[in-house]
Amino acid sequence: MTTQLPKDRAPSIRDVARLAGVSYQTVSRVLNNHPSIRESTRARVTQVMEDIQYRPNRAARMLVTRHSRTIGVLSASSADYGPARSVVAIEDAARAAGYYVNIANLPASDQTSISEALEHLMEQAIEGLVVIAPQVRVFDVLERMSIDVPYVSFQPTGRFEHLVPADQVAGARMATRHLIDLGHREIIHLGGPQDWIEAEARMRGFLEEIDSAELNTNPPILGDWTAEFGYYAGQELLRSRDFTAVFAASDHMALGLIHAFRDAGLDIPHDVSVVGFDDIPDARHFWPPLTTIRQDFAEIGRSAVEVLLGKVRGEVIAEPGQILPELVVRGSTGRVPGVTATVTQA
Amino acid sequence: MTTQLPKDRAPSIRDVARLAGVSYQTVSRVLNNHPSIRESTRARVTQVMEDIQYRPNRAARMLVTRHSRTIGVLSASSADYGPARSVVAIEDAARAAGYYVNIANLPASDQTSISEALEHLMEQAIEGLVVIAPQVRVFDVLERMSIDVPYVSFQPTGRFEHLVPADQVAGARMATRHLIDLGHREIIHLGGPQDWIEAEARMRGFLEEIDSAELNTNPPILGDWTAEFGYYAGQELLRSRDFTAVFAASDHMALGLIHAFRDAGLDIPHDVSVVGFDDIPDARHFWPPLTTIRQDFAEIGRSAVEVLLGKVRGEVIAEPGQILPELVVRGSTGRVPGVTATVTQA
DNA sequence: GTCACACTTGTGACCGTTCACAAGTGCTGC
DNA sequence: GCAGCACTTGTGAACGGTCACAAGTGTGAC
Repeated sequence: MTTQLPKDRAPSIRDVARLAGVSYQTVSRVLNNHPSIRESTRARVTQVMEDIQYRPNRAARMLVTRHSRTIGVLSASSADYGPARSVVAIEDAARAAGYYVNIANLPASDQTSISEALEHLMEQAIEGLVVIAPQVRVFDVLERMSIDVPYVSFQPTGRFEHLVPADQVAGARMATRHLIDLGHREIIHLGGPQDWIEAEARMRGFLEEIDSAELNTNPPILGDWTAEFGYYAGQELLRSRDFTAVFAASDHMALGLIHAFRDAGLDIPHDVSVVGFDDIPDARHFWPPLTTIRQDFAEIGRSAVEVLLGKVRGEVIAEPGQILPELVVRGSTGRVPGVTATVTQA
Repeated sequence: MTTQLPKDRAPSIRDVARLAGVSYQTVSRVLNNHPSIRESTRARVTQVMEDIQYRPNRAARMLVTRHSRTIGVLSASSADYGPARSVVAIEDAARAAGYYVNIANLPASDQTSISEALEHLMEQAIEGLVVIAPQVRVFDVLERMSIDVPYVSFQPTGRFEHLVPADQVAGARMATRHLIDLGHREIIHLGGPQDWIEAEARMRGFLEEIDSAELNTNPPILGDWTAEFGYYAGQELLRSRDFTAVFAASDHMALGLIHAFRDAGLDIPHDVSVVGFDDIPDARHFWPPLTTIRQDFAEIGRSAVEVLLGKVRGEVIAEPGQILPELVVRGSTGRVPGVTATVTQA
């Protein structure tokens, strides 16, 4: 056979067709697993494809089908453990479902950054969007840019019916309840950044639980998730307030807090109890090992993809149940001296 | 004007042309910033594009130009701080350069996982590849699949001329030197997974420095980067060996080690000194604050993109200088009791 | 034998963009 | 007045797939 392959471009279905002695449409059918193809034909075509290392051209396919099989992820702080872990899970789940993932990070939370990132994703013709940086402003921009791809987020807001995988409020209530059960009465909340929906939810959970226990409500401090801020906040707290326990909205902030408290000569948990949130892998090796609320970030990511792809395909699926976080009691919390209380074990 | 837009498909360059009263080619020229376009024409076309929210179809463009403007990232452990931070930097840098990024995570390090991940990326028609999971096996698979896109990795290997951003060997030597300067003579290295090139480089640096100081060489322990393993290794070490210092190949492992040592009643750094590697943001808030080797993961990611895009564009650029890590001395290292030594300050 | 029908295969058009080439303008210089 | 040229614009074909439709097989029923 003198038929040979073009050397200046990748082989196409027409090349495969020629070598296999069939029409290009037959090759297309093999590619798409069309049912009515003679087994021998399929085998021959498949063989040729392997021989010449044929790879379908996604651009061509995309052009005609108008499906990119790509989902976008809009993410902030994705170097942090939680978001990073979720992103990995999203990629794995999407890949398993035959979808590609494109990520845009938010370098800042101003509207320009957000719309640039979204524009970048839209250029990719994404079919769905996971908002993993649930900043309130993102949704405004989404609406203003009249972006009409289906999307899911990690927290419910009044206006959006989109996904609610992890019940942040419940987690925050567990953490707070745990401290109350240990006899603490003056509890401070060190919250996350104000514009994060998750931060808001955790704060709300805290306030609800304090309320229902009819305790004194101390005004929360709003931080930025980092250990650095936790350290700073710890120093400030010691200067100005009376308290016996702190519920931090992230493990990192809890770590910084403990550092500040220890620098001031306080013993954890004897003098102050600290609860974190997330249960990052390091948390159990902190000193003292950190009591915290465990979130299954991987499961959250998987769930997000599942719901999103359902929407993309136009399926009517039941909203998934909320993923309940879990209280993990370790060494950073203890009873208030002189108070006998019932400790809730996880 | 009765010309109206099709409602079942997105507006195309021809729609824009019709509304602006020019040919589709003129619109294309506006899109590609062709120099010879009358300013008034350009303005008119641009206006129409905005009015009807025109977005170029990347698939069509890709099909004809044969450029995807997409780079791939093959990544392992990308929920860890270091890789995650680098990935974020890669995305930002690529986006700034007008490139899209596609990531494939390696769920495991067997050949099947690797080739599946690579296949996924190749389907996307990536123009370049960043290997952020520098496992030795990856390169074998790359060769065997006859993948001919340019790629960069984070570590040099004998066979590949590709990128060397961070000098892991030098970093490891600094860490080891620091311990030697403090008077330690029996130093153990807790290394990373054997098949990671980075782990190998850090171990090599350790051994070189021990050698040049003519100290007793203790066989390294090979772990998996995690705090969990560090904790386990710490327990094992205490059972079987004599040493006064440990150099761990990751901050996480260092954290676990310290936990194990403290559980055994040892004081850090009085009884044992520990050095980590990476300087994750939490490290300065560990107890004691961790002496470690700082790597600029963001810079490494940016540098990787810069070099890669240079290769993609066929430019002959000078190999970038190695990014030198930096010793950060904190509380987890101290002098060996009874020995007066010179402490190297960062 | 032939008709219906399922199974299998082939042909032309199209998706939205860029490329190669051609052609229309208007200005300058002689 | 017209050749020459730069500047600006337009026309046809292609990229590599899929879709809609048509047409060629072989089998069984009558």
